[in-house]
Order: sequence, then C-alpha cells, then structure tokens
Amino acid sequence: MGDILKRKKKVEVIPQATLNRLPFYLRALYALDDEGFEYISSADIAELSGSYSAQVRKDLSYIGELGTRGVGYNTKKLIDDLEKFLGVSRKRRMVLVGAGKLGTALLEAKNIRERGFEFVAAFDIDPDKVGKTIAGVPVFHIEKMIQTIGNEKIDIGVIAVTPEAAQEVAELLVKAGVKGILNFVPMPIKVPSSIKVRTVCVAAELQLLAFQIKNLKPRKKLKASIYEE
Amino acid sequence: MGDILKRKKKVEVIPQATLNRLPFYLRALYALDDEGFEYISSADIAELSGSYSAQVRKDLSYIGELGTRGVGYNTKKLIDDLEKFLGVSRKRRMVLVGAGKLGTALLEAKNIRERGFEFVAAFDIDPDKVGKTIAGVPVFHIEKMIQTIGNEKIDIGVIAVTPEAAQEVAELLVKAGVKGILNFVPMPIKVPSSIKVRTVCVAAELQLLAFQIKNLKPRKKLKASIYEE
DNA sequence: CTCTGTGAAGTTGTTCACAGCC
DNA sequence: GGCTGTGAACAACTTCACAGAG
Repeated sequence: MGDILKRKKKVEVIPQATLNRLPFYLRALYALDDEGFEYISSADIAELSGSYSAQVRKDLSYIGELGTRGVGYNTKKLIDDLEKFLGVSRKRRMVLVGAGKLGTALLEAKNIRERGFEFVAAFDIDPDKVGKTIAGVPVFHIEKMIQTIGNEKIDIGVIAVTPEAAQEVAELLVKAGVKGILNFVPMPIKVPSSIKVRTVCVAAELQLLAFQIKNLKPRKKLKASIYEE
Repeated sequence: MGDILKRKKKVEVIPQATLNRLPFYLRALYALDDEGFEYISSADIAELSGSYSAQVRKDLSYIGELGTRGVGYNTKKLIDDLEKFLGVSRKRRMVLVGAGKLGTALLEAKNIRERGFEFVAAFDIDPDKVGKTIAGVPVFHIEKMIQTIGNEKIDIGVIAVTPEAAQEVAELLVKAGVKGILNFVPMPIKVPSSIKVRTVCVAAELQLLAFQIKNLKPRKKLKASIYEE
C-alpha cells in the first residue's frame, strides 16, 4: 500500500456481492477445519457454503493469492486470512437495546459469542427487566445508556425494539458512539452516513418466500438456483 | 397473457434485486396508508424504504403501470397490487421446528402474524416443551411431525434448531410437503430445487458490519450509501 | 494431471434523462 | 406546473475458459 515502488497490483475495490459471501465461506472453513482437513479446494468451500467453485476462487482472489495452484487452500491459513480481512480476529463489543424475546434470544446465542461478538450491556424500558441480568449481561434502563456506556468503546449497537422507538434508539446509539448498527426493526433508520447499518427483516424474507412459492410452475423444470437471494 | 391478439407487452423477467426491495416498499405503503395519504409519490415510498425515487419507479414498472402520471400512486390500490403480486394476499400456513428462544420469539412476533403468516404448529425434541402451547401454538414432538401435519397444507417451514440437526429437519419438512423453508441456521441445507429456501444469518450480518467498521476511513468523506447490502 | 487465479465475455442491475400523461 | 414510465448508457457482477504454478 505505502510502497514506494509501484506494484503491478491493482487497486481494485471488492464487490459488495463478494463481501456478502465471505462470512459463509468462513463458516464453511470452520466446519472443514473441525473435520480435520488440512487442505481444501474451492469446490469444498462451495459445497458447504451454497456457492460454486469458480465463484469462490474469484471472490477469494479479490483478497489476494491465498491458495496454491494444483493443491488448494490451507484451511487454517485461509481461516486466518479471512478473519483478518473481515476484521473479526479481535473481539467486538456490542450493546443490545430491547430485551424482549428476540433480544433475549440474541443475548443467549452461543454462535454469536463464538464468533467474537460480545454483548456488554442491554437496555430496556421495562422495570421488570431493568436490574436483572440475561445470559450474564446486565440490563439497564435505556435512559441510563449514555452514562452507563461512558467512555467504554462500543463497536456495534443492536436494535430489537418496537418500530415506533427504533429511530429514537438509533440516535441514542449514535450519541453513545457506536460505529455500526444491526437493526431488527423493519423500518429504515436515519443515521449519519459514517455509521454503518444492516437490517434484518424476517417478515420481508417470508414475503419473498411467499412470492417464490406462488410462482412455482409445477410443469416446467426450474433452473436450479444455487445461491439464494 | 392468454390473449389471442399479441400485445406489445414484453415478457420481461423481474430482476431479483427488484423483488428483494418490494417487501420494503410494501411496508412503507402500510405506514403511509396509516397516516392517511390517499396518493403518494415514488419519492415518498423511497423515503420510507431506504431507496430512492427513480429506483422505486423502475421497480414498480416491472409489475405494471401502477401509478398515474402527474399524480402519483393511489396508496390503497398500490398496496393491493403489490400484495397480489407478492402472493401475500392470502394467509400462509407455517410450522416452526425448534422452540428455543429464537423460535419462541418468532411464534410471538406480532408483525409476522399481521402480515398474514400464521404458525399452526411447532416441533421440538425437548420433553419440557412438547405438549405445551407457545403464543397459542401447540408444540409437538418432532417425531410426530408427519402424522401431525397429515394432509394439512403447510406453505412454509421455519428451521430454528442447532446446526447439527438442520439438514435432517429440512428433509423432514420436505417430506411433510412444505413449499418453502426459512432457515435460521447458518448452514446451507440441501433440498430438492423445487423447494425454495431463504437463510437468515445474524452472525454473518455482524461479520459484515465488523468489516465495514474496520474499513472506516475517518479522513475521507464516505459516499453515502442509501441502500444497504 | 491438479487446482488456483484471472482477463474477457456475457449477464444482470442501476442511474439518467426525458418522453408521456395528468 | 406536476410525477410516472422507460429506453439507453453505464456500472456491477457472474461465468467461462484457459493460462500458470505445483
């Protein structure tokens, strides 16, 4: 990057579509590593991530030359490379807002914690919840968010409240200094463009499924779609 | 469609990217309708769905000429058109497998029910859960799935179990006759290509957020990204 | 011969700018 | 004047086919 000698290496930007697939490759790699494979091929990764080999190779090549021709990819090295690239090799500190059923499910989700994402506090307005701990995470009143967080660095805020409260909560999280927001509320929230937001919407997924089901043509052979979405 | 006289209308296929946005437009429309707007513009829909006007118009134009030039879209009519198009105007019957925290959150989610998606049964292996009802939905042992469902038509199966059990559960759901699967397990499941699958993966979303945060360039002005993903 | 890496071709999706209708 | 609808230009992404390295 800062090389004085200009390398041939192109300063290509990585396609968003590629980025979206990388977490799934990483998960496939964890599984392959668990099964004891030292070297794996792009076809192996494809198999376990719902992609296909040429796509996997192309995607990985955006990050660098990570494999060995004629051999494949070293599983542990590739995991390491991908983790570094995605920025998940260090722990990420998160807060949850909205300790309802969904929020609780998130606090307890083992697989989130295993991936290096840690909830350090939860916030709610329900007096029955405030003061308790859920899955070892203390629940505070939402009014105390700023003072509770104080100078602690929080990377990500997770919003699991009612749609009416979502925008207000988002602004509070921005004030508290989070850099990214994971939004489970089916409403777009407005935040400064420096704050990254991703939205998960179950109802939208169901509607898309409904559409795909409605359009099943029982007679015609459907083109097999390998990758969803 | 079945017209003897050939119309000029093109038999265009609707882009997947467009389909993915339609549920968000629909949600925006519900909100605008609630606020009493009889007519709305593409910019209004864009505002509430995190898109922008030209995109909204292009997307809607794939479905048909739904608006009126110089005026906008009739809110109720557009809701109706979109619901019909997506196939969500009739109720969809669903079953849940895995009545853990996440499963329970789904069973209780008001907003899923309001959108016409109804859980008719849940399945688990935990004897403490079997026989109970959660949010009015009876929980059965998973071994009883086929006989419980019997001849009832189920549209969608929702998988919220451990990764190890996911594939087995998916095959069971296929046997039970579901047409689509919503998968909350971060593993690709293999089903016949006639069964539609969508996967929701929180850990993957968090990893993508982590990546976006890592790559924040505090100096440079970031291009405002209107639509995530 | 194996399997990665990658330009180039092909496909899909976005954005623009303005024609068309109210 | 307004706002939709849409071809056409542009951009992003996927797929192919094969060069290149072990």
